[in-house]
Amino acid sequence: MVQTTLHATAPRRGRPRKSAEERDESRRRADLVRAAARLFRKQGFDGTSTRDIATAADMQSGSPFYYFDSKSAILAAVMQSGMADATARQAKALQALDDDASPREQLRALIRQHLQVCLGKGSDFIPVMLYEWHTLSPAQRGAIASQKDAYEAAWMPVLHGLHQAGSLRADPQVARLFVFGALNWTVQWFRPGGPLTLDGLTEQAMQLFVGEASDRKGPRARATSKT
Amino acid sequence: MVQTTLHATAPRRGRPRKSAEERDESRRRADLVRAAARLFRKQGFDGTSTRDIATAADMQSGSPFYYFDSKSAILAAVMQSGMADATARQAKALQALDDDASPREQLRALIRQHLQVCLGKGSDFIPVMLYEWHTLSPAQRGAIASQKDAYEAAWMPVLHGLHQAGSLRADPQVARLFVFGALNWTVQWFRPGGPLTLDGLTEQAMQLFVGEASDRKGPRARATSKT
DNA sequence: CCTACCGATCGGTAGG
DNA sequence: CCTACCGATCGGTAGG
Repeated sequence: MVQTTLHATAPRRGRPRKSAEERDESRRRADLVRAAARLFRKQGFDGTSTRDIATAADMQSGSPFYYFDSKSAILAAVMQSGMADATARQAKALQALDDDASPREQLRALIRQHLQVCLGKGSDFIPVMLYEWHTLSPAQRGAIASQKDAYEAAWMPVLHGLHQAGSLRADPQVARLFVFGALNWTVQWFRPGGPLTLDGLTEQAMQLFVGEASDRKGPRARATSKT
Repeated sequence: MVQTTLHATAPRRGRPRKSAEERDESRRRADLVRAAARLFRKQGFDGTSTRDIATAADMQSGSPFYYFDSKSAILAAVMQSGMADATARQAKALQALDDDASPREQLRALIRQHLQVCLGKGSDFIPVMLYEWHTLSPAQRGAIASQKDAYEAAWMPVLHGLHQAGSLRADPQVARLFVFGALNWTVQWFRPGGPLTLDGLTEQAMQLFVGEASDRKGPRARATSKT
């Protein structure tokens, strides 16, 4: 409104310039999502009131509804942000590998990255998604499903490669579901600071799922490095 | 009341005979627990009101509190019943094996039994436990922990055996946590009636965790039999 | 964004 | 076990 005074009121069609107000609004929105994620993770969705969220974001009780239509829309936003972040990290983790990286090395990278995101170092988004997926309505789940599908699809070429090489006996599709379960479940029991590091955990998962089959040079020693 | 008329009303000290009233009470209690489990599984703990539970058990709104101190005490009862049942089934599954059953066969029996319980055919108790474990207070969790520990401990000799035989590369303790995660997570995605049966699922899990290492005679074909 | 508020629901209890 | 009820909380909204 303040911005458009110069050009009369003709609403410029097309992508509107990002005004300072708009930047502020999306920043406040992100604040809400981040605050909600932290509370949802700690207390659960039902254990967190919209008033809790408002307080954590320095707002009054009714204000979250200026940014979101409903409490569950906030939850959906948490999960969408989480998936966007996880997908970006996944792509980065794969790109960081050598071009001739073996399926085994690719799997290790995927597992390590996935564990990192599940354990929620730095972001509560994915832990919330793992705990509260069933809380969303089917329609809301559908909206996130495409992100989820893309994330999961990235594992399939790697698992197929390992299957053909004989390192993975189970059907790759079913294997993916079991592997995700094993990794996602760490949220329930893994506590950082214990004897097991992220790299140690990754190495254990590798041994469980694809044994130590062929290459015996080195990788075992790498178990506790790097974190 | 009807029963005791013959012997006047002198209340026999010591272990009271299990009167019809008492039997009735514990039956109604069990009804409540069963009804609550079904609702908790379908709608979640927070999504279920004590009024819902009362109605499902053919009672009025306040009556569940005659049997339980609080709503969460009902949840704890659900989990205790679930663990008692699961432990009994586990013992039976192991006893049904030949005395000279290999660790691999024992693992198969444990996995199959665990999947059966997780998928909640006939009882909603364990699915509720998997979903709502975090809902209990630490004190309530502690009360169930010993049952849980015993159930989990039964896997360790088997996993150690496989580790020593070289079929399981990962550390048995960590392997157990990963395996439980993979199996427990099936609650999130497995729907009976699909292409995968309980036995098929069990076989896939076996292949993923302990490969097909030594014995190559038969077991693969067994994948879809029996259910 | 805040203020003030509504309607509904909920866990739990007293008293029989 | 039922009846009747309380106090608290909660998601959401109107109106600015």
